[in-house]
Amino acid sequence: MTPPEAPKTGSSSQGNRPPAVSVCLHTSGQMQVLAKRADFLKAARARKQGTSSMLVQARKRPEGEADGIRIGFTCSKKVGNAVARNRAKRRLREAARAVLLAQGKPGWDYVVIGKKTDTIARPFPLLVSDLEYALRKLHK
RNA sequence: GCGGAGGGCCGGAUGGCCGCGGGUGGGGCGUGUCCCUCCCGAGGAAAGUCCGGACUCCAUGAAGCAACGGUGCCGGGUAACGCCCGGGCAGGGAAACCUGACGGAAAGCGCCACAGAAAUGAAACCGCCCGGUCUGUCAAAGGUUCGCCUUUGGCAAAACUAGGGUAAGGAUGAAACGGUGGGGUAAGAGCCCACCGCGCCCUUGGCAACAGGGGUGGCACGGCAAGCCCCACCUGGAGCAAUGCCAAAUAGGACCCCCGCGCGGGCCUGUGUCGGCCCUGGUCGAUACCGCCGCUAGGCGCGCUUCAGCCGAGAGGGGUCGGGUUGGCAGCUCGAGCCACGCAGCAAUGUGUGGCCUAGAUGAAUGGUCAUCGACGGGGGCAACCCCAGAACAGAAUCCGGCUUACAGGCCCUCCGCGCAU
Repeated sequence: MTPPEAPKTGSSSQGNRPPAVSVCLHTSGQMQVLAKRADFLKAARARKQGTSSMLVQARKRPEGEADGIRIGFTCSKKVGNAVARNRAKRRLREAARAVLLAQGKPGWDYVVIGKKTDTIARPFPLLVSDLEYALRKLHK
């Protein structure tokens, strides 16, 4: 199973870009996993909101495509080595678990993208408030 | 105590709350989901993917040959290795110890820059020595016009030399057809001698690499094989996205080319035709077709050949275009496994007994947060101590054995040298 490529950026000069590391939640029926590359690409073309510690993409799905909240995470090699990417995605997942179950809207796809240093270094309460802020802006 | 060498081990700790992946057992019902309980859940390198294997397919096995590639002192270990252990040799170090692409240069080809007289056929060149010519001088003899002249022999030095001897010396270089010393000679030279080096022979020790001793040769063998090469040994390719199964969808693929479609073989329950016999249909025979069996041509291996094996008159080989390539399960973690003790061995390792089960994910779990303790570090203070900060390299993806690379800090053992004390 090939993970998706990291987002193309202007500074991508290295030849073999490592795949991004992502994680999905398997919580109770309310939240589901984003597992298809196509779903990530659709979310990338929808609304987005950046904060100092993350970038959040959100998309309201058409009727009948799927039920409930769906979420996926992306941390490209730009975040760091494998240990740094794992740590970043885990912190993002914990923040999403705290926020999204209460404030996420059914019928929407969310993709949370980690950033280079702040996703790991930012204190956890601020990480949570960043996600809450992004969701408020996206739901308008 | 200080400095150094070798080896082994560890890789932040405890607890609360909230979570994640897998599994055992139990329960609820909507029968494939939910809930509860308990258990397990990253590394010494999980890394680089550089070697060696297991396993799977290509492709059914064996033998031989060839090609490509690899390895390279000797012995041992191992499933195997380019790994490990022990030994030898060479180099380095005061020592402990470290380092080593370490087979062959009298099979052949090639190369040896710069410098140098010359870079491997050994000779040319400079130089050295002898001889010759010429000059000077001394002695003897002869002649004399008493000034000298001639001849012979000796000595000396300069110049010239179309002759001979020589390889000791010649500023170089990584390397110069052995080194040092002595004898010898016209000058020299293994020409001769002693020691060292080298080759060969014998012998002692050792499984061997090799080492010791003796004799002998008279020096004949320059370096590079990490340039080609020779020799010995090993060696098929692709990889778990291998591979197998299930389900769904789509196609139920199309077209073309090559080779072949053979046997007066056999059987028959069939069908048709012909003929004989009994007579509205049976029976017997012949023949054609279908079917089955057999034989053969032929076909089936990454390069080739042979043998065996399999398929076989439709099986095989090849090409072009089109479609599809999603989900689940297996592979998937019990294995050259881990721990303890004993035995054999210098060791690598082997073996016996007992005990243990120790991740199995797949947009990919193994975490988040808080508290306490905390190595190294930074700041202050004479000091006790106080304050700040809070852990290196790094994340399993089929599994093992190695190698290599990265790494904060700490612990243990052995050894070498120096200093102090006894």
